[in-house]
Amino acid sequence: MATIHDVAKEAGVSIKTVSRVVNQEANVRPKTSEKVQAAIKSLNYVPSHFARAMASGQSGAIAFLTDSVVTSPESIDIARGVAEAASEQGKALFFLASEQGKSPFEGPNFEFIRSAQVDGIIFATHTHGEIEVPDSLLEQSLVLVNCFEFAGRVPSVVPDDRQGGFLAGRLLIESGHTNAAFINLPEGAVASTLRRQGLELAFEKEGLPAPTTFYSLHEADAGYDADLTAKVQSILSSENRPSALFCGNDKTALKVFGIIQSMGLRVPEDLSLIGYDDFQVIAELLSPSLTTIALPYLEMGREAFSVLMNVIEKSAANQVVQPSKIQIPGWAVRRESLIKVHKIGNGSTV
Amino acid sequence: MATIHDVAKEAGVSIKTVSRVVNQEANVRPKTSEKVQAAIKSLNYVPSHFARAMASGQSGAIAFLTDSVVTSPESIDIARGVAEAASEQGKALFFLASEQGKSPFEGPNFEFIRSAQVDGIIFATHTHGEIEVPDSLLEQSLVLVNCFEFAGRVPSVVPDDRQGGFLAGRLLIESGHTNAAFINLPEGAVASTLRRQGLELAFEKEGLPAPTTFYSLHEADAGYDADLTAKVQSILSSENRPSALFCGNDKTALKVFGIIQSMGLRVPEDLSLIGYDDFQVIAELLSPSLTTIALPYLEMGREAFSVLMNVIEKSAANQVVQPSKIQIPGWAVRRESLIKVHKIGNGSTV
DNA sequence: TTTATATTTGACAGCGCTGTCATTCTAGTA
DNA sequence: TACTAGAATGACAGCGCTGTCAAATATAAA
Repeated sequence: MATIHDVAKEAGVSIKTVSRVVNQEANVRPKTSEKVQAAIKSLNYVPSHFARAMASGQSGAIAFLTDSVVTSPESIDIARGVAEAASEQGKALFFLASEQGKSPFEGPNFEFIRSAQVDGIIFATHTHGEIEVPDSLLEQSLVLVNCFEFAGRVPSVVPDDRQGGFLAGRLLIESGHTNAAFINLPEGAVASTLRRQGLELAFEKEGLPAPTTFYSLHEADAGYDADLTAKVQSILSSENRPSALFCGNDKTALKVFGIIQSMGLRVPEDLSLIGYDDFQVIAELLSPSLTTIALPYLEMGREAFSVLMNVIEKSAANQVVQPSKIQIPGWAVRRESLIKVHKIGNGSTV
Repeated sequence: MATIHDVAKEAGVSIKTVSRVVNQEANVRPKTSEKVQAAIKSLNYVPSHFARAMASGQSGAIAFLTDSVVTSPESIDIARGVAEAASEQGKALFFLASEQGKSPFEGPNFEFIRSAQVDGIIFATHTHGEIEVPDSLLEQSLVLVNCFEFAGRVPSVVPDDRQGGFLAGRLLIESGHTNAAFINLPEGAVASTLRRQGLELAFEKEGLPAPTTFYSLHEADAGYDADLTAKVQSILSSENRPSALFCGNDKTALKVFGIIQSMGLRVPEDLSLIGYDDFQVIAELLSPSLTTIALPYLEMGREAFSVLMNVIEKSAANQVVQPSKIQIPGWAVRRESLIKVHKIGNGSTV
């Protein structure tokens, strides 16, 4: 590996001049710069990240920390967004997962962040919700993704679940499904509350009564399957059967789809189905393909990176950062599982 | 941030002694060690990764490079396996994805690997197959995962797809499905050939004629949907309709499931279905849940890491590494989509 | 006790770069 | 031509650690 000294010798200049050229600093004569560039090329020189980090005190790396596995299928795109943005900026990225059941802000993995002296940390959770950030972390440059701190001391980037719920509501209304049911995520979850609020707002704005909301259990809970089956069956065998089912996420929708099928009903002919997340593997491969609300994970990742860069810059300049909670809107993805209802004589089935 | 000097002063020893304690070197008196440990604790000292890397010439980091996105859903577990193993060994991990359509071994991301002077590289592909490794990389410590080099100059870790196909064959045979069809991955793919061979071997061993194999198009190809639908329909409407369908992967199985449904057939009552990959989101959420062959991604990741550590060690000691191709076996996961066929009077439906 | 040997500790250079500040060069002005 | 401000370049310290080797100290043997 060629070092800065080799390049300096080859170009007949001092190492400082090489450093200037590499870092595109001002006050280097074009001719000198050319000589150096040539030497760099001929020696195939790449500056050492570590030496730079040491000398400058900036590691040039940021850490991406998650609360569960490195990248759960649901949140891959957050990681991708961060990774893409980081790569464009020439920043290195450490991916770290905290151990199951433990605080993400301690343990060997977190020690590693400290030893690597990363310039900043992006922390993403699996589920949209509130978290607690230990005081000791407040000194670090930190941005939260898909989660937020109640005290609001840390900037965060979250999906706009209320807007997403509203979008789902619009989708239902526009297709004539004024009689729909909502099988929501477990009660208490942040996303659960917000999506319901958005959905209800859409109906309210049209002067329509809100769809009835049912809450599912958490997937990992005992009796999840049985409970969900019972709920769907009771909804669909009621005399005033809804013409559409809106599910709290795509995984639930896939499960519900199976239950619907086993009852001998067809989607979308007998019943329209909407999911939430736009979890591609499910939404695109299901037959019929699933209409759903896309979660802006990629955008959230990119935004988080950009916020973090801002925080790092500000704190390097010793300025105070005004923590913000940025909500990123999602969007509706129409697919085959939702059709117009032909009750009112407007018989098109789009 | 406390440095080694602070600790040395606090403990009243030289920095070298602190270094010895931190690195658990021999020849430190227990009493001295205790003093140092106490100082480390009281100052909350964590050694700087960068300084260590510079001084020792070992970065303590390895790079995980993939040919597509950082982590496609299919191969997350490879990354997880590597990450877990690395974390246990206190190694840092850089995750890098190469740009679409370009060689993974050049471009800015790869430059980064050079500048970070990683100790080794793990390269994983999306699809099991053969790749070309540029000569320039042969000097690096490199391990391939889910792919291999024809020349065999680089150690690799791959799934044992033939064994997996065999497992699927056994599953079919044991459940009495001697008349089955195989909707394989696109022709030419390594996994495609191996899985078919394994499947046929299982039947051959029992003196049974091999299932007929149909090849799907690649998912991204134009006409994928139509082609798959036509194939499944022709298979299922033939007079000698198979009692089971084995699909080249779980995503295909999900798609095929939809086609089966639309033909008015039920799984598993009318037709058993087997997938491949154990792609949890699909396999567990589908109703009925999908019987499938699990791909040992996690294990492959862990194994790759361990092989890489070995390679690094050997090459540091200037020993020659004998490149190996390690095949990791998968396993069958029985779920609801496969039932015993009750032709021979053995009417159990397990 | 003295001497030889093993164990423990420390001084110091140096990893490859950046930051600071001094020095040299260039061009413009009197 | 002489002088000066400003641009261009370089010398050198130091980032926090490890490795080498020398020094100090403890332990065993005589």
